[in-house]
Amino acid sequence: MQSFFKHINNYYPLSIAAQEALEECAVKIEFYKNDILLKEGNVCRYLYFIESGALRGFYNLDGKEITHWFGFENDFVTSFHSFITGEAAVENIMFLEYSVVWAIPKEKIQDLFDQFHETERLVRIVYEKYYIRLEERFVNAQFKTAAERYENLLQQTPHILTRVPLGYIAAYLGITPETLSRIRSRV
Amino acid sequence: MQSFFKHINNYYPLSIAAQEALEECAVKIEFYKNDILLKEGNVCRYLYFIESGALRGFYNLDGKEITHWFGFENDFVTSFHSFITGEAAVENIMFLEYSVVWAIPKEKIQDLFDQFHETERLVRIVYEKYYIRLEERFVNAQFKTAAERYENLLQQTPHILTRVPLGYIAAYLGITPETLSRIRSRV
DNA sequence: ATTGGTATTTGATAATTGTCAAAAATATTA
DNA sequence: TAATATTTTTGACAATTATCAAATACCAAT
Repeated sequence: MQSFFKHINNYYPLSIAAQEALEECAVKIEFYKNDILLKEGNVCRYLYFIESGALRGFYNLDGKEITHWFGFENDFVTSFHSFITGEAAVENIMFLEYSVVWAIPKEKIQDLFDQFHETERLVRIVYEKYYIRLEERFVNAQFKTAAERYENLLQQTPHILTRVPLGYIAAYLGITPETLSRIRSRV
Repeated sequence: MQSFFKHINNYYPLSIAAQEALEECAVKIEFYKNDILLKEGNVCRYLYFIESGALRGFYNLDGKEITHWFGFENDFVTSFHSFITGEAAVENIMFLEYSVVWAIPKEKIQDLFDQFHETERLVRIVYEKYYIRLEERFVNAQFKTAAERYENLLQQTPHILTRVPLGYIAAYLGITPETLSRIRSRV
């Protein structure tokens, strides 16, 4: 559990009581490469915290898997739309390597919010960070060229390159593997 | 104030006490077309709620104004990155028409959160809705063609088309005005 | 209504990125 | 290690979108 709380304290430090209550709700699970965390069509009822490992979110389009995000250690992940709305997920989540995650059920989170104001504050702050991240990705996607997006990735999140096959990264950047290969060859 | 609370109750209903406290913090301001709500380089210290009217967020790139979002009545708006981090905003916010907005200072919001747990819940829920919206825009920007993005706009937010000049809409869709004009001509 | 300014459309051309096919490189399994 | 499958690269060509320039339409102010 250590890494979990150590990381959480970077967002907003919880009281011992709240930490214990959170610990009660969270279940630690191991996964192996290519294991499925969520399958499209199912409702995502958990918020996950990645203690170690890596995974990707993808959806199917014309028979192709379009990877649109990655998660690594110390990330919170879920199929956000499904988790919030309770509707079926349109995406899949699959592990890229052996990983250890903490799963926290949605109802338990609601209980935590009711019992410990501070846990809701923590989540509010986490949302703020993730919103800013997404905003930046949106601006990149809409207003930058493929080469600029790749450069950005090199600068800001180079660890993605070392741990993820290029094909997934191409989709993540919104380009084809061929185009990514050409961008790389002329740098 | 009515429209404000009526709308807020759609997210999460506040107690009378919390509503009154919120009312204490919020200042109603009128603006006219082309008035500036925020100038790049300044820190955005307010969360705004648009009671009536419309505005746009844009940044300058190579001498051009790139409009990347709009706000209309019943929207919460702010320069999110600046508001959250306290850093200088990279974007401008300008009114598209006569508008009435409520401004809530960031410190007051923090006080509200401390005094009324329910106000922080309200904001947490608002964040969820806005995150989902942004996620959808991101997927559109990255994985859909210009024509598909325009079609999507027609279907989902046609009011934008009737109230905003095409040039701004083109930037919002991530294309040039010429391309938008051609897409429209062949529908 | 007329004038001047701005927004939108249209045309010609260029740049970027995608598609399809095949070769080369890399990883996986027997 | 060899054999097979998968991933990445390379090439030729096509589609999409951008750029630049000019014409037309629209709007606001006189």
